[in-house]
Amino acid sequence: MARPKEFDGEAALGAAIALFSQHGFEGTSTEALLRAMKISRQSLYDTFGDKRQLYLAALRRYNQENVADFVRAMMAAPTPLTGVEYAFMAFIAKAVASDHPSCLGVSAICEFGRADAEIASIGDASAHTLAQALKTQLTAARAAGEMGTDVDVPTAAAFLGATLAGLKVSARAGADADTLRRVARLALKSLK
Amino acid sequence: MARPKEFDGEAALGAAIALFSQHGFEGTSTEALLRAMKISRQSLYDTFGDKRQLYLAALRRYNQENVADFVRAMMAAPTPLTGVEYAFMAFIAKAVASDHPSCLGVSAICEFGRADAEIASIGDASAHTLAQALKTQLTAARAAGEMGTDVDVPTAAAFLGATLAGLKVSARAGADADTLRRVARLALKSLK
DNA sequence: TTAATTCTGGACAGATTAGTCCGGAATCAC
DNA sequence: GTGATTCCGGACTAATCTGTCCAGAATTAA
Repeated sequence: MARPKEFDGEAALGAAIALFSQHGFEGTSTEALLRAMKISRQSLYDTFGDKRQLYLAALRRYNQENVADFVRAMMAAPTPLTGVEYAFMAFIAKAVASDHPSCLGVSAICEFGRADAEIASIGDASAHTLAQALKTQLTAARAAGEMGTDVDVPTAAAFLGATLAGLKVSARAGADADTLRRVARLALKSLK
Repeated sequence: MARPKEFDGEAALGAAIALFSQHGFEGTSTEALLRAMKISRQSLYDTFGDKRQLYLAALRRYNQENVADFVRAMMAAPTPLTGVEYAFMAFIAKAVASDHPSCLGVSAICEFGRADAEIASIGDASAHTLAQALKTQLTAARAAGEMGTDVDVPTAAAFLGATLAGLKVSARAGADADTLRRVARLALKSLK
């Protein structure tokens, strides 16, 4: 029949994620994308449609993986509340390992706010998934007696989401690992 | 001698701040700036240099005012720790009053990270000013017995800065005022 | 071999970008 | 009035942007 696709679409998308999260949508040119993704112009348009659709695909995959990583780390710990702490520490370790920490999800929120409905809904979806996982975990933490009964679970979930965003911004601004870890531990103190 | 400047440079800069914080540096065209600032092309280049210098001026003024507002609200309260709470509530009230909440400081961090030294140093300066004010306030809070003696002041200051950033991202993502207030109050709980 | 498909590289168009320049009107001090 | 300066609007350049298109080579199955 025909010649099959040669390049790895997922790897190319990963390169696009890296570029978009460093420079934003408007700050990333198609030319730069072609170089980073190591595909030709035609391949990009054939495979992903256009720059916007590529951005949407990148944002979707990044957000899904990001939330999945967090939840996976959270589940792996021995108790619910230590799971939350583990997840934060794993996130910080990953962020600091990168020489230029950045989050495409936060970048998209900052660049577009709620002005672009499609982009906003992608962010909403992953925020909702994360919030649900956190609420489940916090409910379990309360049942296990790890958490104060005076703490409202939905509020705590929203607080942890905001804390995560705050840590991402701090990391991108140049905060060192120790500071980030201390900040995260102090945040968790409010749940006890 | 000569005809004096007619337009209000500070007001024009305010319009530039609004536009840059909504769309970022790359997402804001000079054409859009001219319309919003209500000045002619020549006036913009004569007065501000170029687009980048205008952005730097906007970022400087925004960050200074932002920190000054926070510190002013913090000082106005009856006790140190309630001052921190007042400052957060005042910030939330202002953010929610805007139909499209945004922070140019956070936007600059997300768009440029530490890739642009001049932009990064502007962010560093205001972060340092805010941190110093917070440390002073928290030290006073500890002395007044409002805060637990086990809380490390520099860590708490970094935590409050990260919380502020997290609230800004949450507000831009569409969080309602009640959620933001509950999150802020929960954050402050960790200091007691 | 042939047909179908994907690849690369480059050319290309049309729009938009940042920044410069000019002409003429307006406003001030002298 | 005169000169100096600032205003505006628009023309303008040169570069860059996104997206389309084409030619030719490569790779697969029938």
